[in-house]
This record gives sequence, structure tokens and C-alpha cells, in this order.
Amino acid sequence: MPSGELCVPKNELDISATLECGQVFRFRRFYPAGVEAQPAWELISSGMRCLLFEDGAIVRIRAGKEDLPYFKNYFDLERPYAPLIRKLRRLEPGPLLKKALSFARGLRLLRQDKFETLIGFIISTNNNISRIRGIIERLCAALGERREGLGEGGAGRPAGEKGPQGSFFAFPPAEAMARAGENFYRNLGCGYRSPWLFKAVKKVLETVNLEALAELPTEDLIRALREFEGVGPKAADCIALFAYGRHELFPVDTWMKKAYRDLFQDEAPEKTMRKRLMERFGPYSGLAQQVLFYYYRSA
DNA sequence: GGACAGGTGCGGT
DNA sequence: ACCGCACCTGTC
Repeated sequence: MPSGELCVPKNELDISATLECGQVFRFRRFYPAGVEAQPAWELISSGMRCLLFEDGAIVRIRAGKEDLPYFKNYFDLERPYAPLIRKLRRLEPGPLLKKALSFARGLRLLRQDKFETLIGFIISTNNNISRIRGIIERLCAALGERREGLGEGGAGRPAGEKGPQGSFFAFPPAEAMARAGENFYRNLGCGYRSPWLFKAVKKVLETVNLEALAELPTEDLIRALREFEGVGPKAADCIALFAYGRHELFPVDTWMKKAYRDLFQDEAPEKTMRKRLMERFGPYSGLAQQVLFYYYRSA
């Protein structure tokens, strides 16, 4: 397969900050053969894969030539982030966000696949990241289509480190996930989320067109997402933010409760925290949330 | 072993 | 509306 490459300045895209701030699950850091201590990343979205490399002040996104437009949109590369960061800093000049911003320089909000994001955040409920990722990988290996992608060799790699192989598994379509049945999700280790997943998949096949929801104003979109069992206030905000580009939302998770206390010096119910944070950060709420998440979680 | 995880639905006030 | 609680399960 002919491959192609997108080049982005590092101040516009920091791979680690963008992938490790909690918005996406299917990625992996690896160490390319022959390059001393220079990490790279493998990212799979929907049915496509790209490899990301840091090369001085430049980030290279390598993928199959026909997949490049998808990743250009996925990384939202048409939108310069520097102005957004400046405006955000002006809205909240305090030391906390200032530190977080400098720590998360180059973090971008991704434009992810709607179905994959819905399923991912149902799985994420009261769950930890390593387990979430394990479940998703097993899900894709069991039901996803095997695809050929850019390989990455393996010579010179430290023992135990495995680079991306020539093939990978696409995220499964709803049809395959419905055929698998509820018990399949139990066996994957989804526990009490299993019926939620099975019902969500059926809903997507039978009544709700996820693409059509993009036309709804944000409040209605949230309401529609909340009708999926297992999608509460936090997951609905995440799905609307990461898959529908609703940057005005501020998902409140355990980390953001801490951030709220640090910013406002008081205690409040989650709903109030969300409201006040969204008022504070306006159209940059989602960006602020990710920047703070990355900062708090890495600290 | 027990606590914990990027919450949610449920049943009490 | 606003609590408080139980909850599958792998990992530390």
C-alpha cells in the first residue's frame, strides 16, 4: 500500500499530550528499531491506523495515502490551536491553568468516530484505563475486521518490546457487535456494563442514527446521548466533546473535581461544578478540561 | 486480601 | 433536586 505523511510543527501537535489526556483509548507507544530512545506511537481509529513520529520540532503522521484525509480531519489540523490557547489563557490567567497549559503545550482535541466513542465511554464507566484498553483490544480482535497497514519491522528492538505489525483490527461495526450477544460482553470482562453495551448497539442499529445527532444543538444532543443506558452526565459530555466537537462542554470526572476545588476554593455538587466551569471557560471548556486532566493525571 | 478505577442507576430523603 | 449506595473485574 502506498503510504503518505503529514507534517505538523510540534507546538501545534504534541503526541503524548494529545493521546494521553484521556480522550482516546486505542493507541500505544513503541520504540522504533534503530532510533535510540526516540518513542513513536501507533494509533488506530475506526478502521484505520497511523504511526506518529517526533522528529525534532516536527511531528510526522504516517498512514496509507488514502487514509491521510481522515487523519487530517481526525487531528483537526485545519484549526490552528495557538489562538485558542491565547484566548483560554486570557479567560483564566490564574497560575493553575497557566502551569497546566505550559505542561500540555501541543494538546489537541480529536474528532473521533461517533460509534467507537459511544462504546468506549460506556466501557469506561467506573473502570480504569488499562482495563478499558484491554477490553477494547479484545473486542476488536474478536469482532473487528483484520486490516493490513504499515508495518514497522522489529530488528534492534529491546526484548519484550513489540512494534506495530503489518496487520491490525478495525473497530467492529454495530452489526457484528449485535450478533455477538450480551454474553459475549460478559466474557470480555465488561461485567455489569454488558447489557448496556448490547442495548446501545441495538439502539444504534434500530432507532438512533448517531450521524444525524450531529445536527442537534448541544443540549438536545446531550439529552439524546443520555437515553443510552450506561451513558450518564460524564460520558455524555465526553462523547459530545470528543466525537461531536462540542468544545463548550466540560466533562467532570474525579480529577476535575479536584481541579474545581483548586480553582474555586470551594465544594459543590458535580452538576454545579460543571455549570461554573463551563461559564468560566466558555467555548474553550473542552480544551481546558483536557489540559487540566493531563496536568493533574501526570502530576 | 482490600482498595481502587476517568461513573451510573437506583432507591432513599 | 440532592444524596448515598452497590456494582463486574483486573491491577496495584
